[in-house]
Order: sequence, then C-alpha cells, then structure tokens
Amino acid sequence: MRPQSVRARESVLTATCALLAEGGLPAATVDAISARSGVSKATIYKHWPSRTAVAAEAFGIRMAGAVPLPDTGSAVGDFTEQVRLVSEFYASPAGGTFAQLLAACVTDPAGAPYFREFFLTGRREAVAVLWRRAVERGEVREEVDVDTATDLLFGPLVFRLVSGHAPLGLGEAESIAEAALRGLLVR
Amino acid sequence: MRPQSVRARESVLTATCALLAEGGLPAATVDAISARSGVSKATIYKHWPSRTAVAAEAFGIRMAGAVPLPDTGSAVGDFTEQVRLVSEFYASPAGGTFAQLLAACVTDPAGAPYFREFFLTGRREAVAVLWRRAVERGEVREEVDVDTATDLLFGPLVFRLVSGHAPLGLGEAESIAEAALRGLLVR
Amino acid sequence: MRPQSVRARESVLTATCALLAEGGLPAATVDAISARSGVSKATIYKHWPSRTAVAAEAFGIRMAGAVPLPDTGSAVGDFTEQVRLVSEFYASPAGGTFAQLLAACVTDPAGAPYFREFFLTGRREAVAVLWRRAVERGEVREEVDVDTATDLLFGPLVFRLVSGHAPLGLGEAESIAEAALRGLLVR
Amino acid sequence: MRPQSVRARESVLTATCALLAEGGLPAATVDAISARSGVSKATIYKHWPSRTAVAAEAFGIRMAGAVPLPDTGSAVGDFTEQVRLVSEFYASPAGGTFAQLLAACVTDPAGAPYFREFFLTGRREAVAVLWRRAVERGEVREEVDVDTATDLLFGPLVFRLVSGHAPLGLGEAESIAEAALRGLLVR
DNA sequence: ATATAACCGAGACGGTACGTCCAGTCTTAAA
DNA sequence: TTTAAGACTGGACGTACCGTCTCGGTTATAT
Repeated sequence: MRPQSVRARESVLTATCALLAEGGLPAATVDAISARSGVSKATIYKHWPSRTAVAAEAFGIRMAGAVPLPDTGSAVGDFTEQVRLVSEFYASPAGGTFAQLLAACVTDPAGAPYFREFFLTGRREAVAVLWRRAVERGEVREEVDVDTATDLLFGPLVFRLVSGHAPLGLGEAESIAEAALRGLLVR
Repeated sequence: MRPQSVRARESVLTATCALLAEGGLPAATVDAISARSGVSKATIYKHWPSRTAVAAEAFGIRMAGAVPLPDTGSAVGDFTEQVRLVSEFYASPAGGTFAQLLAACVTDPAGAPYFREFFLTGRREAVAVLWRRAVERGEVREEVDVDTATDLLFGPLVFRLVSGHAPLGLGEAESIAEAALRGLLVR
Repeated sequence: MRPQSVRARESVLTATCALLAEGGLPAATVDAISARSGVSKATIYKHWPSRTAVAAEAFGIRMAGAVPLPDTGSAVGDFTEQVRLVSEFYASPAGGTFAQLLAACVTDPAGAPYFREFFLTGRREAVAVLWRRAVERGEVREEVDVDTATDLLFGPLVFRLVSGHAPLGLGEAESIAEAALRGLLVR
Repeated sequence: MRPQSVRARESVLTATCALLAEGGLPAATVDAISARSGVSKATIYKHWPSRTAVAAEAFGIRMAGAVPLPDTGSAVGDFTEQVRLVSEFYASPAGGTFAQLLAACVTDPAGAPYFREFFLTGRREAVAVLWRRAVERGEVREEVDVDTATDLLFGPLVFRLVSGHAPLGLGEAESIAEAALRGLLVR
C-alpha cells in the first residue's frame, strides 16, 4: 500500500523531469506524464492538486543544487557571482522552464505553493545564507529584510526573463547587481 | 483595396476591455470577444496573431494614464510615490490582469511584443521621465542605465506579484523603494 | 479498463436521428449532436471518424425496416412493388436525407463504409431476398449477379434522385421497373 | 451600359478547369479560382450563383467530347461500347470529379441546373443519338422513353461510382450493359 | 471629348462548422 | 481497497471556406 504510493510519486516525478527537460512545461501534459510514468491520471490527481504542482515539484527536485553557492570571501563577490550564475541559468533551457512554471502559477493558484516550496524557497534560502554571512561580517545593512534584499537582487532579472523588455546578458546582470548591492551594503 | 476596418479593431478592443474588467484574462476568450464585439473570429485573427495580443493591446489602451506621474519635487519623493502607486495597482483587480498577461506572454511569444508595446513601454517611459528629471537635478547617478534603474525599482514588485512568495503591501513596497533608491541616488 | 460507454453511443445516435428528421443532414452538425445528446465532441470523434459516419449510422438504424418486403407471389409483382416503394421513399423527406448522405460519402471517404454497412447493405439484402426467391421459382435469370440485378432496378432511381435530370414519380418508376425486369426475367 | 466582361468569364472557367484537374472539386475553392483567374470573387458571384455552378460549367466545357460516340453498326455494339467508355471515364480522375460535382449538386440546388445544362445534357444527348439511330433501325423498343433507356444503362454505373458498394470494372460494366440491353432491345 | 454609369480587382468581413487539444473527473476491472 | 487504464465532459482553440460588402480605379457608352 504505502510503498506502492511512494513508487508512484517517484515514477511521476522522474517522468515529469524527463518531459520538462525534453520540451519544457508544454510537453509535461498530464496524459504524457501518465503514459511515461505508468501511473494513472487518477493517481496523479490524488497526489497533486494540478499539473502545475507536479511540474513544479519535479522541477524543484531536478534543480536542487543546480546553482552552487559561491564563496568568494566578500559580500560583493558572493552576490555578484550569484547574480551572474542565476542570469546564466535563466538563459539556459531550464531557465525557460522556470519562466513557464512561474507563469503557470499565476493561472493555477493550486500549483503556486508547490513551486514556492520545491523551487523558490530553496533558491532563496541559498541567498539567505550569503546574506547572513554578510551580515555577520558587517558588510551589509542588517536592518534590511532578507526577502527585500533577495528580491532587489533577483526581481529585476525575473522581470526581464518573463517580459523580455530588455536583454539579460552578463553585462546587464552585473549592472543590476552593482546597483542593487550599492543599496544593500554598509557604507 | 478595402482597408482593414477601424470599426472592427475598435469593437474588438472595447469588448476585450470589458471582458478583462469583468473576469480578467480567462474571460477574454476569442469566442467571447467575437460574440461581444460582433467581429468574427476570422477577422480577429487577421488583425492580431493571438488572443494574448488582443488582450495586451486592449489592456494597454485601457490602462494608459491609469497611474498618474507623481511630481513631489524630489527624486526620493517621486520614486517612492511611484512605487507606492504601482504596488497599489498590482493589488487591484487590474493588477491581477497584468500578472495574467505577463504570464500569458511567456507561453505565447506572439503576444509578448504587443504587451510590451501597448503596456510596458508606456509605463516604463513614465518612469524614464522621472529618471531624466532626477538626473538633471543631479539627484541620481547618471551613469546608471534607465532600464536598470526601472527594473531595480519595479522588478522586485513584479516578482512578488507573480510568484507570491512574499507579501506586497505598502510597507514592503516602501522597504523595496528605500533600498533600491539607495542604490540609485548620488551620495 | 473502462469500456467505451454504450450510453454515449446511443445518446449520440438518438440525437442524430432526431436532428436528421428535423433538418436533414445539414442540421446534424457535430456541435448540434453534441449539444442535443449531452455527449462531448471529443467523445463523438473517438467513436466515429467523421460527422458523416455518425449520421450514416443513425440514419441506417432509423430506416431499418422502413420499407417492408413485398410478397405478391410473383417476381414481377415483388420487384415492381419494391421499386414503387423505394421511389416513394426517395420522394419523402427521408429520401432527401438519403441523397444528402450519399453525396456526403463522396466527399468524406471515412463515412462511406458506415453508410454502406448501416444503410445500403440492409436495403440491398432485402432485394437479395426477393431475388433468391425469384431464382428458386425460376422466374429470373439465375446467371445474373444479385448486385447487377439490384443496381439495374435501383440505380436509375438513385441517379434521378441525385441529379434531378428527370422526374421521379410513380409513372417513371414503373417504366424503369418494367424495362429493368424485362432484362432480368427468364423469357 | 458597360457589358459584363467576356474575358472575366473565360478566365474563371479556364482557371477552374485547371484547378479541377489538379485537385478535383475540393481544390476549386472560390478563393483559389479568384486568385488563379485574376477575377475577383464579387465578379464571380455576379456571373454564377455558386461555386458549384462555376465548377459544373467549367467541367462541362472541359469534358465536351471527351467520350466519342461509338458507331459499330449495331445497337448492341454501340451501347455496349458506350457503357464501357463511360465506365472507364468514371474510373479516371475526371470521373472522381464528376462524382464530386454530382454530390455537390445535392447540397447546392443553385448549381444543379448548371451541371445538368453543361454536362449531363450533353452526355445524355449523345446517348439519345444512339437511341434514335437504334429506333430507326428497329433494333430497340420504340415505346421506351429515351430517358428511361439512358438511366437504365447508366444509372447503375453512377450508383456504384457514388456509393462504392460494388466494384466498377469493365466486367461489371459489361454485365450491366448486357442486362439493360436485354430490357431495351426488340425481341 | 467628356461625363457617367456600371464594371472590375482586391480582399476585408460575418458566419458557421470543422476537427483538435488538454485539464480534471469518473468508471470499470484487476490485483 | 487501491491502482492502472483510459473514457468522458467541457470548453477553447485556430482554420477553412462560403457568400457579401466596400473600396478605389477603370472602361465603355451616351451626350
């Protein structure tokens, strides 16, 4: 009974990862996931509230640890490097899937918590580690909220990724990091 | 040759505005737009490449001038006020539609240019006005790109709006504005 | 595994019969069938390859036994009566639907087998019964193929029904039957 | 005032012939005819009541004289040969177009007179010539109506062509001709 | 020669149906 | 009783073609 259930979850997530890698979110239809995983649609809907939720969880698992935590010795170095890495991630195929998932969460409120729990939280926690380290070193303004700091650094990148109103290369990422950091560092 | 009917365009845009106001993007199906506007689907698809494009144009037209340009006399005042206004807009029903449209553009590449042209560009241009004014006054760092500045101020809001990972009230908006401005102002 | 629903098939066929009776083939659109039967279009297209196929099957079922087999005691009487009955059928509203279906099968190859299986075969089998009876009695030329005999008797009627190049009343039907029978009877 | 352009009529018919030859009736859409002929749709609809009418006229013109009148010296020979020729025509691509046109006339009452006038009448008149010749020779029953005779000979072929319920090769054509003629010849 | 219809090309338009797709729910049979 | 298999509803999608309509430009006849 219970092991059955675990196996089903895992098959679904594995299959979904593969489908996401092959064709992004559009390829991860529930029918495709069901067919590839050998798990029936009914069962999928017993474990997850919606397709977006499945995809978000699968994506989160797959991307865990995809961006290593930099440790350059300084807050400026760490955050600049992190922004650079994230902007590279956004430019990759997986970055496209990230955008699709983010978009899907707007439409599908049931999937959003999964995306936050399995993907966003992990990424943000990594940034929080850098932030706490920098606070301890006295390099950044401790009165600034971690969430504020994180969004200041990465919100601009996400905005560009999603709307495409401006390019998002390394140069742009650095400019953004520079300005954001100036707002976060202790003078 | 008979020119494309202005009446058709306008009927469509008017009907779409109404539908967006009533039920957001999900309500603005092509069939509904066609039915309400009296313009056939075929004609709609001759004028626009996709439903997203129609909705984006209609939304852009409707929102033109929705957020008035602040003029407080100082860069800090102007930008803080602008961030406040925008965060209020995001919290309104129209803000939800904005998020839906942004999300739709990820899925529908054909609609994205319309969203940028008819909505984003206008909003960003308004911020650019504030920015140029502040540069002239010598209040902000003129070496910072307008796009960078704009995204630093509003990207964090958009990110929160779309993913909902953190609240987006006036307090949060102010914190973000404060940190962003610190990165943009001349010392 | 869940089998295809018998209820769905039957609802569709019943609804289609009603629509055919009300407005002929043009009234039996897939949307109308779906609406009236409560069966979704997707399901209809899983059961039948095309609208023509649905209509043909429904029509065949409805018309089964519509023309009773004559039994006058002689081949001449039987076939003459049968031709008369068929020509009356052709003149009725159902005859119009028959012509529409026949025409639709030219355009829609997928529907043709349905029309043959559910309508034509039954009608022709009825004639074959008369033919075999007549052969046993030694009244007709047994070297003539049943199909040839059937088409000789009814092909002329169908041709007139479809193209309308000549009237098709009882008088004409009798003339045709007379000439055809002269070609089929033993001297 | 200004007369209707002969050039337009002819361009349309020429273009339609070409389209019919290339892809049968489905290829002869009004848009395609308009594009290929350089005659506008409005003009086409001023000259003909419907697409079927155009196609029928074009087809009739193209097929005029396609089947030469046999003259074997005897009624049996003439009619047998004629049935053979017609069955060969039905098996050709043009035969398919004939069936499509016949079918279209069921749906489109406005086109039917055109098909009769420009195609059927010509073909039937050819048969009538053979029939009158045979009557003069005293070979066939003069009390039989020409239309009846014609339909007895060709109705079976048309029925098979349209519904495909039985094959229609030379052998079948001969069997049909034999039986039909037996009903028409003087004993 | 010029005016003035009617004609014409180009193609936009409304309308209608098509067949497809996918999400999410429901049903059956087997394990 | 849980599961796999997949049938089903519902609703939107984008396409195709028909026949009508609207332009601006052209052309044959009537003054």
